[in-house]
Amino acid sequence: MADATRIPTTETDLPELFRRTSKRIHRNQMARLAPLGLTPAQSRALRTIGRAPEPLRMSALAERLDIVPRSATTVVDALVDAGLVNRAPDPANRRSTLVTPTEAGHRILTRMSEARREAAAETFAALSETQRETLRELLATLDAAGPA
Amino acid sequence: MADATRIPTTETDLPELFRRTSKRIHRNQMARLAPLGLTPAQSRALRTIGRAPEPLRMSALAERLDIVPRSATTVVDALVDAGLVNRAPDPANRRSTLVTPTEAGHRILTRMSEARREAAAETFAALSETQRETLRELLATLDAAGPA
DNA sequence: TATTGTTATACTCTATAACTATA
DNA sequence: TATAGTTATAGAGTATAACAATA
Repeated sequence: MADATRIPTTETDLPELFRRTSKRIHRNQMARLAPLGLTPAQSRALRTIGRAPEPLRMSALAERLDIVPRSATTVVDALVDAGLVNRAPDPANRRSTLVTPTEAGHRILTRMSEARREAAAETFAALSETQRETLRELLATLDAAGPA
Repeated sequence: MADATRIPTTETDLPELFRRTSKRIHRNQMARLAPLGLTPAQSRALRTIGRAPEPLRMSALAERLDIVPRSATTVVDALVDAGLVNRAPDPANRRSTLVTPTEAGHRILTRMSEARREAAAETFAALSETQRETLRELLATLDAAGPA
């Protein structure tokens, strides 16, 4: 370890590499979703809501997005204001709120997937399909391992 | 730091997997750096400043952190307020500002590396060293490919 | 006139805490 | 009393635009 003054040209720090890639993903999604009037977080929420087989409770949405319930309120507020989802009290338990996509919400979901797919293709263009698959597996392993 | 009772995913969407991991990294760093009075962004900036062989100009710092100069000002403000770095006009070009770690800054850098290392070990514990190396290579490839 | 960094401002995203309304 | 969601608030992180000082 003699060469203490050497500055690595390339970053090898895993957390730092993650941060850089995440930032690029975020910027790319931001740019591609802006024409739809959506932010990445709103797009994620709408996607989660649209993908659920049944109306989602706010708490269930928060869980799936890995955010606290209060944060889900902010995101859903924006989607409601944009006319993309509806909020309705759960008839079975009036404390709960059920969220469902509106007609406009369903329509935008298609264009959204398009935008997300394009953004991803662009961001990961430097990797082959095999490499992307390896990456997916590694990240899925991490994700499955839970917090920490 | 909220553990919103994370739900593991069968998510195969690369951007989404990235977001989840990044979030975990961020939360872990947040928790481990808080005792030092640092946020992750401040820690990164201090690390970059401390690692440079010569005093960094603000613009150079911003470039390496991949943020705009205005954002570098905010981060450095915090580090100056904490007494960890000094700002001084570049004698060779008085428009430029040079940033260097203080004595306290140097001292905290050691503890910081420790905290960062622990956080990373914890976050990536689910992967073998071989897998981590593969991950590093894939991310480095993406990073080298530049924006987009 | 071009550059370097700053002041001023705003927005995304997420958090904690206290309150409201149900149950 | 416990639960679900909200109002109120805060703070990290980053951005654009206008401006001052220096070159």
